[in-house]
Amino acid sequence: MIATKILKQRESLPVFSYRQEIIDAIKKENLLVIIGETGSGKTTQIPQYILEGFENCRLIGVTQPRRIAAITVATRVSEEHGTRLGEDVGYSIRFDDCTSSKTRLRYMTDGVLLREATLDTQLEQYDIIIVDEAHERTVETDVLFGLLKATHRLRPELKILIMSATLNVEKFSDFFNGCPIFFIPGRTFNVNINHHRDAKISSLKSTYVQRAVETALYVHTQESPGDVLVFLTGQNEIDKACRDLIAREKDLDYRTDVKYADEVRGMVVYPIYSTLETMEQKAIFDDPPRYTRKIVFATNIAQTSVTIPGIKYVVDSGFVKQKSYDPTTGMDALLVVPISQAAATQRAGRAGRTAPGKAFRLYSRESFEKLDEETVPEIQRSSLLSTVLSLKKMEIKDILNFEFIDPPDPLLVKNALRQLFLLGAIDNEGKLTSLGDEMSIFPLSPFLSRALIASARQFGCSKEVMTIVSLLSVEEVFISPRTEKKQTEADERRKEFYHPSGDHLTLLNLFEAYQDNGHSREWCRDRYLNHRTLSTAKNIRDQLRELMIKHNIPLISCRKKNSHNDEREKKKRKLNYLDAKYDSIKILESFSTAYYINIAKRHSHRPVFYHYASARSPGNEYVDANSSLLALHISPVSALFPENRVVKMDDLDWVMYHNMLYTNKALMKVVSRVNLEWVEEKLKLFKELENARLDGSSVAKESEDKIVENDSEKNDAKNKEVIEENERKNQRLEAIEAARQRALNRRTVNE
DNA sequence: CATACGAGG
Repeated sequence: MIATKILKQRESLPVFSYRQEIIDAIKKENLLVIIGETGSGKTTQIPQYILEGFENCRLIGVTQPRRIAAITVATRVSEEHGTRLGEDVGYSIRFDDCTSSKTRLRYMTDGVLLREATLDTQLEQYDIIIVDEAHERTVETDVLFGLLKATHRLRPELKILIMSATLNVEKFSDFFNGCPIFFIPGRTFNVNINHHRDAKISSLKSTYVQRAVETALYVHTQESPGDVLVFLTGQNEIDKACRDLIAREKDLDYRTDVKYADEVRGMVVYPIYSTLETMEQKAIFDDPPRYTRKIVFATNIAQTSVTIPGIKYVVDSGFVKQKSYDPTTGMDALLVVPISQAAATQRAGRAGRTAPGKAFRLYSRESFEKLDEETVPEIQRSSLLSTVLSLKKMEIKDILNFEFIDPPDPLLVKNALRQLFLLGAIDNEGKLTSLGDEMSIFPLSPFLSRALIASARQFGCSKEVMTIVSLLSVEEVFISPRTEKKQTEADERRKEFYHPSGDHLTLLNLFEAYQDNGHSREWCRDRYLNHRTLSTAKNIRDQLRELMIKHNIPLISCRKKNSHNDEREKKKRKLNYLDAKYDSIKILESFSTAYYINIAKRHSHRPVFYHYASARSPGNEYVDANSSLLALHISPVSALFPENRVVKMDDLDWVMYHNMLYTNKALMKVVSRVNLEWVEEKLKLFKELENARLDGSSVAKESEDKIVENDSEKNDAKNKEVIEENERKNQRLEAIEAARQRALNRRTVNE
């Protein structure tokens, strides 16, 4: 009975009528692009057709951009196939490998396949690779494209399928040697799109939240029953929009103001964004109470990752919060930017999943037509440090000429190469060193891999560094509450963990305490620590330990003997956890082997710091501490933040920082003290950069030198601009700060 | 004093 039902469901999918044609096409072609619109069933069905139609196929790999997709699709397909999950059909994601020797169809994240490719570039165990959701253009997908194209030359019998939902299909086919395209129509409903009459997107930036609320209210009062999804950009504005809309509803008289008052008599309003613990609160996914309209304010999470059922109306602000990496400064920026046409289309499509719908765009048709056609692929706005190390590990020598479907700015590649050289992962000819080979074992930022290996091979403290590295691989563990009172309390609780050397040891303290308290959720909540984040860090730590054991990298602790006898010492320092338990110098030295690239010296009489060198900006390396004008401040959550009074500022000279955030000033986020003697030898590498030929290409040297020259001239000019702008910014900030101080002093006198 | 859109190993 069940089997018949499943078969009926499978046969009702749009893709079913193309079953034989698809099988024939795959038999004939080793490179194939399949376009399947949302709801066509391509992800679950096509791999099964292969499973059923290709008897000699050993293993099929299907990549997904998201873990959750790999799990749910594999579960579904194993059900349809009539076997247990992990037998014929399984999935493989980080921390969770649900496959066996019997597995012939393996759903996996694109990241997992990429890591497999670093160990076996030919992907020998697979007969067919399917890259699904290719239109999402993750960094991993883009790298896989280049890799698979190269693999096709050496292993032409490997079948490569690219599956995508985009309409802009020729691009994939062009990239894969003009291979055939197979089109499967989808099953979605018509969405009527309404643009604002004249609003330009540039003028919306300061008003879109308010306009989105008004538009949601308009839909609520004027349109027939059906739920509403509103796209905004971030947590703050979503919370505000929810409050505003609820307030506006209070003024409604349903009898006179609401057109469909017979069926629409109330509303429920929900926010949704990734950090929301209430993601598990199912209400968002449930039907609203009868006669009630559900209105959801969402980030981009609702564009691809989360499907909310019952949506009939979409309100599109036209904006998204997007990370972009600036290769000239080496800093990430998180900015609100206009979306692309492709994204706008995808957002609108969310209104047509179960019935015909309507989309309301807060911007005009003219503005829509001026938007970029496609979103800039992630690979063109990310740091390529890890990617380039992986490619080096796969013995791709000339990375500047690696075949990317959309090549990143050469500056991004060059900067990654420079940093890998400074980390010792490649030599001055761009060749992977044995150190670099070892670094590529770990799924970590190469900076952290470097520190971890130093702690194991040189400093005998890899157990502790492994813990700290895990915590540095996850998002912020400290929660910042919204209310002032709770914020003060959170600040207080954090002090329990502060270590006088800075934040690296603070994180170690914190994790030890988390372990000692049985990973308790309650314990975390009381201390304003993010339990979910700490639990991820624990998983990463376990994985790192496994990898170290597997690759014979020593696991050594620098825990001191008799450390339990130092109660008096602890009291003296007013630190109630673990101080003096470890050889903290060794731990910091391990980190300094990588983070010498990020060291800064304190200003002679103010608590601000200046870069020693900026490896990230070509033409600007090896600058003297006093000649670089950008003032670096210590983050307020840091143990070393002056007002936390863990250390005397006069005792601080040099510090190293894990990362930097630029908002209205430059903030160093995870900071520890460092001795200049530890890193003096390393700093000489900056000089060596000048003569190194890292790009691995020796052809056309002369003309290339010219290009480099021009590049660096351009960069010099740009850097000068940046520095001057920063200087002006700092002067303004200093003036404001002085005024604030004067005002404070006056108030104190008055009181 | 004030990051935090989403995803991944």
